[in-house]
Amino acid sequence: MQRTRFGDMACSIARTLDVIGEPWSPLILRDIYVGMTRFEQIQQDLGISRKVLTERLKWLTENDVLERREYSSRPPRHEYVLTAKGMELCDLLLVMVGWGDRWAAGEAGPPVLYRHHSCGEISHVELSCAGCGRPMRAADVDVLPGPGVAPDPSPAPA
Amino acid sequence: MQRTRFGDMACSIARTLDVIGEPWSPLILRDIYVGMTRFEQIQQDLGISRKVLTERLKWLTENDVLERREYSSRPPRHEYVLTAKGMELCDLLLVMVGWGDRWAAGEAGPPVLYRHHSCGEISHVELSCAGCGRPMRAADVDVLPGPGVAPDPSPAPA
DNA sequence: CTTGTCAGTTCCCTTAGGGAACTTATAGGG
DNA sequence: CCCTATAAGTTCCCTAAGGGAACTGACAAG
Repeated sequence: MQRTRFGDMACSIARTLDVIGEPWSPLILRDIYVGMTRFEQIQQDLGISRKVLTERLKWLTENDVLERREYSSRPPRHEYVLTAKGMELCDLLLVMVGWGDRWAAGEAGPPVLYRHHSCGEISHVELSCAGCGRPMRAADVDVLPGPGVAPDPSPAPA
Repeated sequence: MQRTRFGDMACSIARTLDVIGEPWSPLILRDIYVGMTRFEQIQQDLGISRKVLTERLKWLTENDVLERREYSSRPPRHEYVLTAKGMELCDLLLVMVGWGDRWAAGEAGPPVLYRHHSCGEISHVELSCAGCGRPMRAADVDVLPGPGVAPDPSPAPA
């Protein structure tokens, strides 16, 4: 739905949501991440309406999250691949997986497992500080105003 | 919109989206995280319609992400506070911030800064492997089927 | 030349979101 | 005592976004 535009807010969460905030977008990204790169595949896998899928793919492509690539010129066929920007969004998916596995997986356990290339083990992600390397979660930080706070476009009052 | 229910999919991303997938939910969570815990505050800060805010708060409360707490009985007044489950969702916000700062902050720089308690420095989150501690991002993992894959509720064919 | 497939597009219908007014319970001021 | 203000919703109507299904265009295969 989202009739209100988030992109103009002075908030990086809102700006991120502006790109992938619509409900289907993260699932589309997931499909492409795991190798379902074509329209028909994604549509059937998700059960999303073709109209909405078209809109989302267009939006994600325009925002440099995906690249639309021709894999056959005759007949014309296309697939969607992740850009670097899009691949970094998949990091977000990994964190969603972590939360979903922990709080919403139920009896059966996690539906998907992730093996870390470096250590070869089934594992999951944790958040750490880019500076000191120790755990850094929402409960471990102070929030301060930064340089990019509200542009305040109002002219000086007369 | 989200007429399609995500919660039933055998996918932790879908299940996470089922809880906070609607566009406004992460922003509501953000507001509560930074201390705007009351209905009027959130409504005015976000410019969200009161109807939708009511629905979202109700949903988040029913899903144990928030707790509705009475801070005055006469007159009856309530505030919303994060549960442990909700606080862990804020980790997700931190990752969104990281992406938004990096790919959508523009000239002005990040609107908000985060100081890590442990080291006292302005920093940002990185994803690391819960097992070996080294960086673990979407590009660094293999995806494998887990124990909780599609429950497949179809009865045995005759 | 009929059928099939991919990737969309178009149409109509339903439903969710936006906006604004109204409600309830209570405190405070004159 | 009455009027106003405030927090937290609720109700109403209208519009726009999503769902579903049918249709299109370009080509390949048989």
